[in-house]
Formats: sequence, C-alpha cells, structure tokens
Amino acid sequence: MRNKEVAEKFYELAKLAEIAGENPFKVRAYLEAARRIENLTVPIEDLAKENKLTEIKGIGKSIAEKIEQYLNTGKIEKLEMLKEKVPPSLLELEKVPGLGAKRAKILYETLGIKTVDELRKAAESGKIRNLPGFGEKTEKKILEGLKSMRDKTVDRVLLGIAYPLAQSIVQELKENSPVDKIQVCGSIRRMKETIGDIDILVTSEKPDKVMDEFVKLPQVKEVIVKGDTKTSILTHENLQVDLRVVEPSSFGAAIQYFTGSRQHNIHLRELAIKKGLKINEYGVFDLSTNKKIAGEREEDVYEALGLQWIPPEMREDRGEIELAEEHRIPVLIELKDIKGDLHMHTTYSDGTASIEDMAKEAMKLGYEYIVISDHAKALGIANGLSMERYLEEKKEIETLNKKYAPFKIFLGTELNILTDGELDFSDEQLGIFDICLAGIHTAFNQSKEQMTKRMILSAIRNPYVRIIVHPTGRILNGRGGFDLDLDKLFSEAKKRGTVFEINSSPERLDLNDLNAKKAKEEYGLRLSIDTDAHSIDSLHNMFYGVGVARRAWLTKDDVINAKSLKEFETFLKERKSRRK
DNA sequence: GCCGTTTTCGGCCCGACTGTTTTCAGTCG
Repeated sequence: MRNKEVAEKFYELAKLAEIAGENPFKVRAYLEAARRIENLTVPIEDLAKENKLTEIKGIGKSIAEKIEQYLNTGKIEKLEMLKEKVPPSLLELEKVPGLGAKRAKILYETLGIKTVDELRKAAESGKIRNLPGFGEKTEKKILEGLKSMRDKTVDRVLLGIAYPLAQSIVQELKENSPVDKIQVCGSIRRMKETIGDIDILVTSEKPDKVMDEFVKLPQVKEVIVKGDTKTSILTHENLQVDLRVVEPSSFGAAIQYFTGSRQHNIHLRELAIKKGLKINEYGVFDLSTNKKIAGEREEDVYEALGLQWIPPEMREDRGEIELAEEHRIPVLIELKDIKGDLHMHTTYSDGTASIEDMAKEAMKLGYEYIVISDHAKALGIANGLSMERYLEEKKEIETLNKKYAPFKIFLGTELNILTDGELDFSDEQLGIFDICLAGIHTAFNQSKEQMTKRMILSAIRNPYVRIIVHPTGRILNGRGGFDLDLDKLFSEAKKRGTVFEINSSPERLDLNDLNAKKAKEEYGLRLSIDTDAHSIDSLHNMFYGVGVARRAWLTKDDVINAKSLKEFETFLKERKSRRK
C-alpha cells in the first residue's frame, strides 16, 4: 500500500505549485487529489494496474498520469520541474505563522531567503519591513512566530489528553460562569486520534463574564487574545483553546461549522450552492431572498440541505454526505452498546489490580462479562504466565464466577506471536482457555513478508486464536507500526472467522479508523473494541475505542463485545466446533 | 486540473482578521 507515499507527493506538488504562482484552482485540484488518495482503503497501485484511477473523484486524466509516472519511475516530471524553480526548503517558511505561499515567494525573490534561519536573520536586521506588502508589524509577527515554533514540541496531542482537558474546562465554565448552551467542537467532537486545538462554543446572556472567568481557569498558562466573541488561551500542555460566544439563533450552524471537518464543510457548501442556498457559521440562507431558513439546531442545518443528520465522527467527506442524501446513515455503535471488555491485565502479569477489582469495576460500567487476558510466558518483561499460573488464575475465576453470577469472567490469554510464527503454548495446552488473544510484542523490524507470514501462520490459522490484538503495533506520536499486508491478513481472517481488535488505549487506537472501516466494508470482518486495561481506571478508555469504531462506520452488529453474554458464549462455541 | 439534474466551458466554499492599503491582498480556520 503506497497511498500515503503518493499522497505526500501531491501535497508537495500542491505547495510548490502554489508558491510558483500557478492557477490556484489547479493547486486545489492537487490538494484534493492528495486527500482522496490518503483516504483510499484500497492500494493505489492496484487501481493503477486496473486503469481505475480516474474513477476516484477529483482525479482526472492528468493527475492519473502523474500517479502512474510516480509508481513506475519514482518521480513526477512536473514536481521535478517545480523543484528547479522553487527551492523545496521554502515549504519550511510557510510553517511560520503569518507566512503563506505569496509572502514566501516574495521573500525568496527579493532577498533570496530560502530557510527559516535566513528568515530569522533578515527579520532581526530589519530587512523585511521594507518589502512590498510587508511592514513593521509583519516583521515583528514573524519573529514571534519563529519563537513560538521553537517552543512547540509536537504538532498535535493525543485525544486521550485533549478530551479530558476539554471536559474539565467545560465543567468549570458550567459551574463558574453564566453559560447557557455549551459544546466542544472541532476534531475532539469528531473523536480524531490526535488534536490540534480545542474549540468550545457557548451561548450566554453575559459573554464578557464568561470570557473573564475563562481566562482565570487553572488550566490557563497564557492568554493569546481576549475579545467579546472570541478568546484564545494556551494551556500548560501548550494546547490552544478557543472559546466563542454565539447567538442562540446561530448555535446549530456554529457548532456544525466549527466541528468540521474542513473537507466535509466544503462539500456541504458546494451542495448548498447547487440547491440555491448558502451556508455559513450563522445559518443556512436562501440565496434568492437572503432569508435565513435554519441555524438554531444542527439537525435543521442538515435538513435544510435535504440531508439526514450526520454523526460528527463520520464528517470526513468519505461518502457520508452521499449517504445522508439517501437517508442511509447507519446507526453507529455507542458506548452503551458495549456488553463486555475482552482484553485486560491483572496482578497475575503486569496489571495493577486484582481480578476481582477489575470485575467489580466492569460491573459498575454495566458490563455482563469480561475476559481476563494476562500475558503469556514468552513476554518476560510483562511477567508473562506459565501454564501453572494460568491454572491458578482459572481456579480463582471459577470462585469469583460463583460469587458474582450472572456476571461472568472468562479465562483468556494474550499470546505472543513469536518471530518464527510460533505461539507460547501448544494447541493442546491452549484448550484450557475460554478464548485466546494474540499479538506481536517483539521483533518489530522484520520485513513485510515475514511479519505478514508470521501473523497468518501462528495466529490467524491457529484454531484457538480468536482475536488479533493491537494488529499494527503503532504507537501514536511514537512508532509507526509494523509493515503488514493487511489485505492478506483480512482475507485470511475472513476464511477463519478471526476477529481484529480496536485497541482503546489512547496511544494505540489500533486498528485505526480507516483500517477498521476497510476490515468491515471490504472483508465483512467482525471487530472487538477492548481497553487492554492494566489498571481499574484504564477500563474507562473503552470510550476512545468506540470513537474509532464510529469513525469506521461500525454498528453494534459489527462488534463482538456488543453481544449479550448469551450471544458471546455462542460466539465462543462457534470456533470450538470448527476445531473438531 | 476537475467537473456537469441549469454548463463539455466557465465555473470552482465562506467569512474574519490583520496589516497594508486608499479599496484590498494575504492568511487562517
């Protein structure tokens, strides 16, 4: 799958073409193509082979040719040509706040500035203020921008950090300021795995009071701007939070607008024009009469366009608008549909809580069952269990099951997919478990072929293994994930009824939204959403996994731990009968 | 460079803000 790689080339092409001053609509076409390629769930090289590139929306003859050129030769002529004209290092300049393509070009053409360093020197020596279109203030802003770039360590923070932070701010505002309606928008509302900034919208009779309280919150490190309708602050995590006050009559339109995504909104506005309407953050307007026809509620905004309301997690312009036109938006899985958690650890291996404490918390969460899946012996670093220890665990579980019936605890294991395609135990030994999970925990650097083969041989073909956990091994803001042939794995899993996990741990979220969507749509696989909890608290992370599932358009029928205890027991038997 | 339930040519999302300007371009989300 070279989609990401090809998409990157078109992003680069778009930026360089922009600086080179090409037709802005052409630039937009490159950008649109890049985004479409990035969102594909099939390998672009397959589409190229089958001559189906132009079937992708936004890709015509010319871009299709460039894709083929790149796949065949590793280069795009047009891109190479632009690189001659525009030094690629100019792209760095565009990252400075306040600088875009136009000004980067002026800086290069007049002062020969190509790098961020050269920019700093020029700004410090006062050379920039005299350029056409620049002034003293712009020069100062550039210097400030350069400084803030240095301070910033990561571009985006994990949803697992930003979400609770946003909730705590909402809570404080509700308790300490005169807000009426309040809604977190942006990528948090869409449950995107990483977050760039936090957008909060409120209605209030006394906006100035709300703003006053907002800047005094304990989460605030620095106030960036403070006005009547918009105030921006920086938290101690260096995350920007924008608070906006809007009129109640525009609240629905505003939360729609600020939830995004950008691409979703652009598509909506194009649709609006076709219907003789205009849509902005204040409402939906009839172009002929200029009358507002919706705005107070978000549902009305969609309805005015003839659309079914679209859950925020789906708003990525991946086909959801077309679906909403036909009123075929699926009923997405919700947290309350989850009936059990199939992946967790206890003090037997590397968890911090007992089986009983984990079970009690699971009951509080309203679950009907859990699977205890402590690490198996090969993972020494996590205190992996021997067969003897699992038998002890089994005994304890039997006792607890009597005590807490009808709540049920299942004995599971998280096996290690070893380098040679073996597991920790023989098939015979695996018979003692109610369910076996397996994942890769070592030797991450094998080739794609080795990795894929290893997973198929030891895990997917094994009659006892039902769930592949954290399948790609990626760590957000950490390591990228193994090189795997997911199509091969998914088609093999389809034959054997193997389930893939959506790991809810905020630094994993693995499978991710696109891969989970692919697993369901192209291969009809079922998935599980598990926390991989190592403590009582982390059992509550289920929420994040459900967010990924919703972004993957999953319904409760796609998720095995949304099944009742009875149905789940039937699922366990399915595979047992297949073994004989 | 793409696209078509008004179009195969002539369009292509919207508004706020800022700073540099005498009416608007560039940037941002």
